[in-house]
Amino acid sequence: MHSQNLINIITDALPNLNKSETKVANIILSDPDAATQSSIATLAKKASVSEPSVNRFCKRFDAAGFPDFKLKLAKSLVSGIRFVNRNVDPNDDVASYTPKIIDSTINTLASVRDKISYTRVNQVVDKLIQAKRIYFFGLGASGSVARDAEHKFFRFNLPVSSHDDVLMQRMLASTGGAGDLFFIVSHTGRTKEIVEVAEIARDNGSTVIGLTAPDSPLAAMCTLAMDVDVPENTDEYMPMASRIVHLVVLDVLATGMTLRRGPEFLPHLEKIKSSLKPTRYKSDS
Amino acid sequence: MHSQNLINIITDALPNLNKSETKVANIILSDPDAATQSSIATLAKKASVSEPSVNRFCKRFDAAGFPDFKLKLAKSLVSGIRFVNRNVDPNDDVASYTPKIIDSTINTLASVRDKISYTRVNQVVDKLIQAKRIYFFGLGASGSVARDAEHKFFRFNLPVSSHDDVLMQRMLASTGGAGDLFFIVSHTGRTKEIVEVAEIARDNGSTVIGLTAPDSPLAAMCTLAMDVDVPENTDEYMPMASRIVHLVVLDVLATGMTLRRGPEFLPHLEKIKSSLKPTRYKSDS
DNA sequence: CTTTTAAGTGTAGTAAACTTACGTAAATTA
DNA sequence: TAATTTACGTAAGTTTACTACACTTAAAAG
Repeated sequence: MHSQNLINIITDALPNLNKSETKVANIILSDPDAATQSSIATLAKKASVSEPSVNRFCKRFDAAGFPDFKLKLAKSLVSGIRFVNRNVDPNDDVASYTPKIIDSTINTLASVRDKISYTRVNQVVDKLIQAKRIYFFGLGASGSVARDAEHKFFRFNLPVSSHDDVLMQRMLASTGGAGDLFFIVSHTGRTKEIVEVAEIARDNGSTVIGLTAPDSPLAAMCTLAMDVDVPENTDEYMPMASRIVHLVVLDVLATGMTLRRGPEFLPHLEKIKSSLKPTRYKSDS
Repeated sequence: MHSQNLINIITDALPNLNKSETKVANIILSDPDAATQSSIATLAKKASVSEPSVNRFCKRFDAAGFPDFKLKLAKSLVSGIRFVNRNVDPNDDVASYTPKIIDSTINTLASVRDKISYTRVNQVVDKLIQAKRIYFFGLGASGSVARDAEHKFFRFNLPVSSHDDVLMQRMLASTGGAGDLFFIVSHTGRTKEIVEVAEIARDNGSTVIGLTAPDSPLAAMCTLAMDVDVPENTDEYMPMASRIVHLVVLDVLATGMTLRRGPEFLPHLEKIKSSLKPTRYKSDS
């Protein structure tokens, strides 16, 4: 459970407070920011109560003492601002929409971090480790996610490919079988073509993993659904947060694979890394 | 200007600190949350320095004193941003590496949010608006970023394409001219091929924008460099944070363009959106 | 290489801030 | 109205943070 905003807690408790506590509460609520910066003496004076009254007030609201209370108050002031009004407004200028976009991406990632199922991640890593061959499928914006995944997973010394062409996807899905893993990326999980491809692959005995929305037709069709819940409203007209989330989940899966492979795998990564050196200008640092 | 996250400020300042300040910084960074709850004495003891050293440390970071510093630190800890000091460890299990990866991405985004130049964003949006044609170029992992950008920017009713083939890139760069915009994505900005392509394009009178590292050869070659500073260590063996940052910056630029186009542009976006409807299974909600 | 200057760091003392213990006043209940 | 609880403040005690100064180390100048 998320701890509620301290200011709301105080406001709610207002009717149940006694005289001096009410005075303290009013002063704090009238200017919470000032409260975080004043000493217990100044605050007591402003509220026309004694210092211990302020102290008792703090303890009543589950703080160790006055300094601790100020800390908690300061924290609740920040979180309030951040989450207010994070949608882009037609009148926004650069200085407004830039942080808004980034903040909304950050918030989405934070929510995924708190909701993602570790056991599911583990199960998917298991399947990836067992696979003899991996196909990454996606359409539209998910096509480039699939392509990125190919770039990431080819490093594991496995036959890997990515495809964003429906016909190609159907053909590959129908020729696959045990040992083949079809990793299908789709934000909505409701694109007919891609659900059909998943069905074909599954019917032919391949492993099908879907990086998609929970409870979607695609998720239902998969051997294992790596489902992530991404709030909708951000992607009103263009896919934004969903791609990012998918990419980060793929980072997590790739990391899981790397760790499962163990240290004897690092030289291989080093080899790939150094193979790129001759293509680069030397760094001046 | 967005007020910067205190933890990032400290991390950035780390190399410029003197001995005892470094000690204090390390203790704070190793467990910022604990720091907000300890007294100046406990912190000084933990860092093996004197109390005044801690105090001086606080003042160096624009705090009135230790309590004020703690307040600011506490504020930086909220808003979903968790600080990760450690990289993924070979012994980590799912429950450890999953949040680590996501948190490190979040932190990178937060630092970009605080450092990105709004004027630069505006300038790049200007160029994008003026362009008659846009080419997105990238190699390797940046190839899929370029591809994603194509998907995003085609919505502006502009001739847009993405290319990850060096020869194709060279040819297009040499045939381009005024009105053409080459948008080149490269994390390092030191890949020889891509710098050469930028040079060719510029010499032919095209506009060249680089989404790349500041002070890199590519940035130097551009008409305008949309430079973003992404900490290196995260991308030791695989590109992780950099791609994400590039995608989000492209989101910002696309948003900038959308807003600049004004409300008469929304029907066009709506048209694209509804064109996808017949390809989807109906949502049961 | 020495001298001078500056920067860095710690000690000790002081002031402020916070907490506790206790006593009195107000309010509630019998 | 007396008894009892709750509310509140005073004053003392304790912790915490800051300042002034001294020493130590490093850098710059001679």
